[in-house]
Amino acid sequence: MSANENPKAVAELLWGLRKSRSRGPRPAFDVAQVADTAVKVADTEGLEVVSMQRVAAELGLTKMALYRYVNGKAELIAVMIEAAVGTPPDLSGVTGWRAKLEEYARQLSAAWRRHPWLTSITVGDRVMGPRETGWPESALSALADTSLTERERLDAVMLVSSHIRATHAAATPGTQTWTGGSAASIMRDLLRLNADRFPLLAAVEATPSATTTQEFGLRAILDGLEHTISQRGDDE
Amino acid sequence: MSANENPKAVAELLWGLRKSRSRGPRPAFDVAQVADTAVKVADTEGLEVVSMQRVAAELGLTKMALYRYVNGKAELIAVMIEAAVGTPPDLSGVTGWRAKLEEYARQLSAAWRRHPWLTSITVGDRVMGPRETGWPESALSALADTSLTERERLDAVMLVSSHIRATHAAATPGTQTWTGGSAASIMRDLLRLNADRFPLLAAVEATPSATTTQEFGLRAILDGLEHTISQRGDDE
DNA sequence: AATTAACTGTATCTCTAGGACACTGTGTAT
DNA sequence: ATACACAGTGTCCTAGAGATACAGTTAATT
Repeated sequence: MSANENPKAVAELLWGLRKSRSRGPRPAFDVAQVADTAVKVADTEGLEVVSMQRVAAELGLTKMALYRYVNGKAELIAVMIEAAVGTPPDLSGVTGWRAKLEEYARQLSAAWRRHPWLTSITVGDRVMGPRETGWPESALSALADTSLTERERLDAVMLVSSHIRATHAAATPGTQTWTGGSAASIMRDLLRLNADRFPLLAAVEATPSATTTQEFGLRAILDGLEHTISQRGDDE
Repeated sequence: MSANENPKAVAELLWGLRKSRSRGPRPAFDVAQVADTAVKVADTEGLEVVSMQRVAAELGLTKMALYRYVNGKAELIAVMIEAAVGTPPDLSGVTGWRAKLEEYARQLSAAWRRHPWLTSITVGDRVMGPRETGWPESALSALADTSLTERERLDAVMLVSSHIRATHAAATPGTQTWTGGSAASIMRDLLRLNADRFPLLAAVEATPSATTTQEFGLRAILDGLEHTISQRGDDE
């Protein structure tokens, strides 16, 4: 019975469709302040410590008072995401779809970097808020003048976004296999011990890391898109 | 104090380094059976219902008896993953790095499809088991004869794997934004209502979906890799 | 102004899930 | 034969999500 998952209610909250109060006393805070507080806790102490109790205490409220602002943990998480993603980038100043997408990737990467915990909760069947929705909209604008179909543009946007997200998750200690965390060094040891079974992986792990993973992948993706786009442009 | 996160202990369990019993009565099951049971529960009723209690009951044990097999929830999850990923593909029968990677992607995609819940737990600082480790090893073998550096090969493998994972998450109801779940239809409605703020997204959403997302992205990635590889091969 | 209805915040209780610990019974090595 | 190691049980504790009833507050209605 945990995590009140009502997407309709979440949507109403995120998109500002909640009916406004008329009669009673005015609340001490608003949802935005609640969200910011929760984000601050997640940033400084990690997402695990974000509980109704904890966020309420941070605001000087009891746990149940927090339920006046968000209907449950799921809604709290939703407004946290919406607060943390930040405003989507304006790419109108950049020329060329490739440069635009690169700038988009840079900005998206910065957002993930600011709030590493985002990677672990922006998963699952989910309603996005208006700010978050602005991100793919922005990325689509980068491809507006290309020969790709609408569907392909969205696919391309998801491709780039997923890559940034994935490389970010992989680079964040406490997020994905090898690289930062305590599990990473254990994995390295295991590979060294089992180099006979996993020769290729063991060899790579022995190599000094270059941290160009994100650039390499982005370049490959953009090269691939360019291939399709230019080909498409040719046979017109 | 929940979720006993001890990566060293998890590694020992996954890689078969647990000291074997000498004297007492023999256990009714082994870890593999526990893992399979938990996987079955996750497959049929979802990951949410996988609890120590539930898995124990499924085996005809009390909750605490289960702790004789796995030291905690974290270890249970770890062995579930190792059981669910299946055996890594053997690509030696396929010729050409591109065809090999395509086959790898197909197999990986099938694994994600078999156990949709995998996407939501294979996140975070994590120790992989030997079977799971076999997957990137297999993918690396596909690129062994190319002109890429070792590091680039790993980057390429992660790029492909992340893409398959991401498209899979997006296509699974109960996993990621738009497409399957109940949140998806709400998002569509919101976009229709706010078509003025998000014209590009609204336009795409109005378009009939093609479900070629995964192929499109994979092709772009492979095209991009091919570009780098052939370029590299040329100036030798 | 008085009244009333709506609303904020509190206190208390319940439920679920993970996990600690002590204990019973059993079987194998010495 | 016996002692030790280990499987499984029962009981207790903790944390977190959430329901509900209530007290206090304030703005709209009369």
